[in-house]
Amino acid sequence: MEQLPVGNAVNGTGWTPVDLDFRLSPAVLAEILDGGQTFAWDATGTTTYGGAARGHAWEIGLSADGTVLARSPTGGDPILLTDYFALDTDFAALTDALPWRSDPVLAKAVRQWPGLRILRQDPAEALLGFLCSSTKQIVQIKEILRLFARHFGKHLHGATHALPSWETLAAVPEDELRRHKTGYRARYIAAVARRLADWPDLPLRIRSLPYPEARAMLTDLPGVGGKIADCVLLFAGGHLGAFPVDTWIANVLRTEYHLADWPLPQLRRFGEVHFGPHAGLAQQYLFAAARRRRALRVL
DNA sequence: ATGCAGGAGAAAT
DNA sequence: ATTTCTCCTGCA
Repeated sequence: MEQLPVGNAVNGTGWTPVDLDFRLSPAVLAEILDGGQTFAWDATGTTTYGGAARGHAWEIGLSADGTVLARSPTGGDPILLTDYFALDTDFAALTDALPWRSDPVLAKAVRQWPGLRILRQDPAEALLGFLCSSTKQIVQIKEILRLFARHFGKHLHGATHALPSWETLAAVPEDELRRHKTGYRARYIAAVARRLADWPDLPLRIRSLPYPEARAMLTDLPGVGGKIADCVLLFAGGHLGAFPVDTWIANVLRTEYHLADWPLPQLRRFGEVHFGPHAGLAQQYLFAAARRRRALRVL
């Protein structure tokens, strides 16, 4: 269990609770903001984070009793973060509806990560982030996005910039995108930017379409396969049934669930069927638990 | 050092 | 309908 630092920045002025009933441990807040569903936040202390969301720069922190606090140097109203944190969604109830009673692996993960939730990110930003994510580690993805924001995005405050819009990216030559540590992903980014120039509302539309149609629309984009589509659908599209199968989840299913020689598409199908309509939330618990096991191994 | 890290797409079985 | 290869790059 982490110790709260005495006299940390969270005791300063200007902090507003994001929601009075919204309490988290430092570890769970870290998993939510810096565990791989978003790449927008950097730790600025043991319980404080800085970054951009919803067009504003923010500091997010945790009070001693676990209340999530926020303040914005650009004047953003913390009410904007109630939507970002999806506080209208009762994740405790959704978690209770998961099959943890008959699934000891899931039960243990749920026990270890109380309060874990799925953010409601901007679909256009999530698409860019996960398009950059293939065979990259979180720190590397964040570096690419930081370079994009710094060079092509709107300045918000200090060193914080917003991510560039797809319209802005469409005007950037591919070889210039490639100079920002994107590698072969530059071709996909340029192609998606060109495609979205004709369908600028595509990212937002995934929220109003049923899951299969929204997924088909995303996977039709160059460089977007099922895994990236499911990440965008889950973390920004409001489709909590989406079950992204990355190498972590594949390993969990193959070892803990004894599905050793199951191919990827079948693993995804298993996840959807076994975990049900909010399979994506189960995926997040299992992912956090797997990451924690690795972190403990490394120590 | 060589593999590999939260993949996708096309080619080759 | 699967499996293999290529695509960039930095970190272990």
